[in-house]
Amino acid sequence: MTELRRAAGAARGRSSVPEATVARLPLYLRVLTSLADRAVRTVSSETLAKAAGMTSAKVRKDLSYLGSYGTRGVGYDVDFLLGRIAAELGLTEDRTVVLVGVGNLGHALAGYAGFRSRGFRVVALLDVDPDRIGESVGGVAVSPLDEMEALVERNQVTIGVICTPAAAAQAVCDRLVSAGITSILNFAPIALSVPVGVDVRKVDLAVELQILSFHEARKRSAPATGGVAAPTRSPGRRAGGRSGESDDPRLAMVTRAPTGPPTLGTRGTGPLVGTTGGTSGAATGAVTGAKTGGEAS
Amino acid sequence: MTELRRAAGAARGRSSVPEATVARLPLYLRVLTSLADRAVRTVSSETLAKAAGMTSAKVRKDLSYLGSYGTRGVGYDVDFLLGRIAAELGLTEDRTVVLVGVGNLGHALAGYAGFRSRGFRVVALLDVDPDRIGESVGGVAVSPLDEMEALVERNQVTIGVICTPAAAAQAVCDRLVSAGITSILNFAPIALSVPVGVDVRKVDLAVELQILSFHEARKRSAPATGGVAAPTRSPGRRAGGRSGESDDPRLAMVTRAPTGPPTLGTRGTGPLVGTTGGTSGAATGAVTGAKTGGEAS
DNA sequence: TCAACTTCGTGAAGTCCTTCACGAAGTCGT
DNA sequence: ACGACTTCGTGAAGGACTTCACGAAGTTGA
Repeated sequence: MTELRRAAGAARGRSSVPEATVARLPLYLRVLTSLADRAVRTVSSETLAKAAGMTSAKVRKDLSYLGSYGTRGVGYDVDFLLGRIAAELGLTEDRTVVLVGVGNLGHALAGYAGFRSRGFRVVALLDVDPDRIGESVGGVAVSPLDEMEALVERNQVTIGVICTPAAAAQAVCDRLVSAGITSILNFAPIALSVPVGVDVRKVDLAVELQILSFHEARKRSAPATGGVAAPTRSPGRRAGGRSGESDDPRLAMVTRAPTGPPTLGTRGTGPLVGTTGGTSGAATGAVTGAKTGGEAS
Repeated sequence: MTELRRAAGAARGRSSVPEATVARLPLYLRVLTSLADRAVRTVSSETLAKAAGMTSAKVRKDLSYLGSYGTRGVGYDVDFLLGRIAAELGLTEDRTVVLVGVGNLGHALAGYAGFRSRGFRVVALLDVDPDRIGESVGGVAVSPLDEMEALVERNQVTIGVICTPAAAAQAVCDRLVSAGITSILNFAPIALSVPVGVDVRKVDLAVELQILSFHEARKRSAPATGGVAAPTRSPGRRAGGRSGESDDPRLAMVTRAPTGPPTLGTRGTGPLVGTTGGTSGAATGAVTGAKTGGEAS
């Protein structure tokens, strides 16, 4: 299969760089930048690995996808590698970003220095709240959503960041795509559906905590999950009242879960339920590994 | 191998749930919560998959790791599954969190409703800046860093969120670990090194954009990377100046060894100019897939 | 009770990624 | 020059997920 793999890779023209590697390039870039700032000239895969918190073999493998730069017995030329990775990530031309939803999180992101320092320029902030229009964050004024199309075109923006509540996310997403955006970073807790050709990456802060919680759960309280409680297997009477209920530990974490008065904020209808929903997922491009770190302020 | 796989899994005692699956459980949880709110009683893997933006096969596989709940011909009981996943994620007991670094991003996170609504309670905000002490964010007052130990113990906190600048991150991390924290969510752009037993998850907003940039680069400007520019291959005269300096970069990165006043900035191949440097990681637990969404506000 | 359906559960095959291991290519000291 | 070292590059083996595919179990309607 190796034969096939390589063939496929080569056939894809340039870039046969695996996703996992792409997700790590920014990491190397950061370390290399730091080294360059200290006037360090060369770096070995071993050193680079330690600084990035990984293994040297992985570093070499990753870098090998970019070509065989690097000198045996010495290591890699910091400056050269830096430029090579930046080029690979398409950071040689400065990229513009439009951010929608200047609420709590959006506000913080708009002022986040890490974007600017790494080549991303937020050229527009959009929001529907009249009270926020005009407000300036990080030197950029908040504009009404209606100006999206004009701003995107005028600034040749290709990346959009969504920080709106979940209910508005899909609509905003659709509009961004129509306006010409082809890459989206989504902070809203909902799965966006987009046409092929558009990439979406999701970031959910609460999920990160939940994952930590999972591991936390099996550290402490070793036993814990003794017998999983009644699996409610066979039980036929499902129709009756809510079956599980009894062992319902999902508790508060969700806040209200009033099964009673249905209607509830019927609003969204969201994606679920009406199966037909819409463009199934799939199109969501790669998006797998996720890493990196913020840069408080 | 299958035999071995299973054996290994079983041997690990409870929980042989693969990391990739763990990373998706929060996603299912969110969808299920939404369904429960609408009084939906059962859901099929197909419907769940569409709502989560994935395939039904994956959903079934994932859920099968939790046990064989689910009724053929019908689907899964929403309430039961909800409780089962919450339990698996250890969300049955409410988890407390301490956040360090109430700057731009930290401030936003402290007020982030998504944490509260999903079972995480921020019980303490810490910062070194005297001006921020006392300020209240999301109902919690900012305390001086020195109170960390006391607050962590008093509230039985096990999860820490680091939103400090990269330079302070490792020190804060060490202190959190000493105080008893065993899970850390790191937003600082640096690889933290922690003792085994402590989990660290990293979130770097800029990296997400860089990954998008990578894909963006091969969409548009098809050709682009014409000839990669001089690989600097063969060039013998690398020695240039002090060779010694060049082949001992490893310490440099940790301690910094600003040997000459050289050109700095020259590297500029791109608009980047990052920051950071760091210590090894290794213990960083799994951490791979990343999903979910935020919840503006 | 039975036939027609739906939907789960899961071995097996297929992919992608990581780790191993070692030859090749350079550097360094004498 | 030459031997002793370093450190890269990479095939190959090993793992971890994902996707496929289909039998089993359960539901519904006549």
